[in-house]
Amino acid sequence: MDCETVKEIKKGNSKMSYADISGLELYEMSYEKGETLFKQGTIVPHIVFIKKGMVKVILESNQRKQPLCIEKEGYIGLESMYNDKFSQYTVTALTDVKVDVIEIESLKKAILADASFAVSILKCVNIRTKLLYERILTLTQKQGPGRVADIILCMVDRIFERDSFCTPCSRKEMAEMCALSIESMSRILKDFKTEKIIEVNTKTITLLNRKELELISKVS
Amino acid sequence: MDCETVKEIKKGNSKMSYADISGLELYEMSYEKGETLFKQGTIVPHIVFIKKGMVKVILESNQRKQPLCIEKEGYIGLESMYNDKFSQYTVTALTDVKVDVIEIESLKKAILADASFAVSILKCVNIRTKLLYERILTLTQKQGPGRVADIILCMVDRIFERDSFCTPCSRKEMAEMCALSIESMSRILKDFKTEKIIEVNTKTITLLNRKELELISKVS
DNA sequence: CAAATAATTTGATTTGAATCAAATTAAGTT
DNA sequence: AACTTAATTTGATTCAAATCAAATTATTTG
Repeated sequence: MDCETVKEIKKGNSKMSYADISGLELYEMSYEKGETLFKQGTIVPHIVFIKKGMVKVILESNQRKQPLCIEKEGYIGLESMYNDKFSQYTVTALTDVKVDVIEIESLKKAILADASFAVSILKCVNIRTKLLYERILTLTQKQGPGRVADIILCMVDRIFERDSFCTPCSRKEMAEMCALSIESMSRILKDFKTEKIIEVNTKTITLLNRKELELISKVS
Repeated sequence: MDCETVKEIKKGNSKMSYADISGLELYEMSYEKGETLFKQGTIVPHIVFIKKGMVKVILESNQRKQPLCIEKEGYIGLESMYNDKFSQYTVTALTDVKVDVIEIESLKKAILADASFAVSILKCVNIRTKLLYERILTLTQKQGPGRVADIILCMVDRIFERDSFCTPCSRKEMAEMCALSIESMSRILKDFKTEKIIEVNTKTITLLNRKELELISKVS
């Protein structure tokens, strides 16, 4: 999972960047859990910067959904900026979120006016792509247990930064993230529980045996 | 498959861009079919611009390989530029290729010195990401036949731009591209042949029934 | 709080694709 | 061209995960 984003973006100082840029047309917005920020295929004339909360980025195809990542803080929408007006993915709020909405046209102007700002954007996009590569490997090369292990490790290490957490995702959403059926997700979680690798209580998941989970992630 | 790259890059005028930039340290190199341009995990202080020939971009994980795309013309390596020195993927020559090797440090300087050049790079990266999304959907949401259909359509539409072509890939490579076993790839091609959707003679593949292949791609 | 509805779990079965094994075909090599 | 080696195909079997079906547990709602 590309949950590394937060740290990496901070490292790249990208968070600071846009606040210092003059001429950016931006305004604050709030969304409630479950709301859609971007809908794939619709014209979205802005990008957003998540300031608070968590969103889920999803690729959609006939009937099915492939969530790409959970984002805690950072830009959403940079990928579509120079392609076409239509959003390449759907973004929904996993929790209540607060964002800055930034008009793409003004952002483009700012990028053209300041190469170092352009570089910070490039860095963000680079990081996102790298995480996407990891995701591709997880989804194409690992089996169910490995994929589920990866998403639990992501939650623990990147999203919540603690061994016990309350997942903002339903089983269905977690299944989609791993490109598995709901039933398979349920069974794999049960297996992990039986093997005392994790504790599961409805939405609360606690990591008990990290070594073992990392092994499963590796061996697939 | 992200074989759209060529056209798109031309559209973005990115091909022209770097030739006009002064201060870029670059030199020409040739590789023979099968040679490795980048090896994932190694330090690569340059990016390349493919001028002639075809390369394959591959993600590697324990034992396995996940080819991402075939590139005909364009930049390779932009994704790692601002991450770390280590290449995120392996790139091998599918045919003899001729490239310009561009030192990353000089490229970074050029980007910082010229925001419009930065934008052209951003465009390239954006296009690549979009194609990556398509690829993720193919690999995670489609079954074998759909994945094979997609790679044939890619070859026909983007790589060779004709209904009949001689694939530069072995069956093994084609299987890897579709995240399938060699045997499954062989069987699916045979099925397509039986259904008169394609003609297959060793490395020569001819599309006979595009409608049907597109349907298979859609329905998976 | 109880009823209704939705979500999740569990079990049985089917299915798509991997693996194993062998045969066939293609490609190099002398 | 004959021989060797590698690649591909074909068949049989196994396996992981999807689907179908039902039961159980959560969550809403009146």
